[in-house]
Amino acid sequence: MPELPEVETVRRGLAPVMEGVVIAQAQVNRPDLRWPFPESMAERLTGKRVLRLRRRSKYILADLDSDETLLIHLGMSGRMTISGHTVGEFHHPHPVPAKHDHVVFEMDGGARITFNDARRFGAMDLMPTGGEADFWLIRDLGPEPLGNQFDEAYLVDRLKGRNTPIKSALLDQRIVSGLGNIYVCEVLYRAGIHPARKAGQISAKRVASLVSLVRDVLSEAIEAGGSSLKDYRQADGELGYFQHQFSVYDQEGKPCPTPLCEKKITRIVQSGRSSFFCPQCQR
DNA sequence: ATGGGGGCCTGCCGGC
DNA sequence: TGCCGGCAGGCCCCCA
Repeated sequence: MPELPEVETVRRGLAPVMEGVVIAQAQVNRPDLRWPFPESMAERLTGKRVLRLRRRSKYILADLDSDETLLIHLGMSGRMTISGHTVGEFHHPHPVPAKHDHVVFEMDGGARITFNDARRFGAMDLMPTGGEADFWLIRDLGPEPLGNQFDEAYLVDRLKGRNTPIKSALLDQRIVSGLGNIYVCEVLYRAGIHPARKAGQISAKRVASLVSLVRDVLSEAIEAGGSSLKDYRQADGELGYFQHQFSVYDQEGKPCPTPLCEKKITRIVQSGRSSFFCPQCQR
């Protein structure tokens, strides 16, 4: 269920135990997640050094010293857990293997990284390092919402004339990549825009305002994830899931947090997915 | 090209 | 206690 901030938090949590470290053994417990794993994936990972961990949209990219890059997508229920390492005074022991532990990396030095994904909407694949422009999983992704290419002129242009609801447009990873259901709801609340409003019908000024609101919402969530990483010495080593207070997401029936607003947060369904918003503040 | 809906999986929670 | 419907933070694919 991870959106960009959760994926970035996972990446930051994994980096200290993966970057510069050799994968002593990759254990692959089934042939596929959402798609079949690439041929001989375990062999292509075992013995390779992870040079760098990067992120593109909701993908974690691990550049290997074999000129291949491992792509990891967490889907809806994918989780990464680190064990066998020490943070400060706290040692994370290896847990007993769990149902849905599909891929396990034993790192040189004793750390273990476990990928668990009950619903199996996640994915792993290998591409040639540097192949972002061609690789099928990521070639059509729009700009990073925190990057320079995502600016007001760009978004105004992309939404111009679009008849789709703004909710759907912001979820469309080809327009901007990294937002999911939660943060789109939060952004639209801050922008005062009703999720069902047609994208092309919103004034350029209001569309432009979405750019900085997207940046704010994602940056704040990444920051919250960063502080959660600091204390996870008492947690179970699972990365990326942190308590977060949302203004509207999953707040159906609760009072709108806007001062002086008396309305309650409403839930509607758009293309099969819940949208939460304030019917007073969002038009 | 664009917009909408179905489907993929499993787990959990609330209601009866 | 058990069963059932509804729901879940993603995204590809197909259809009109």
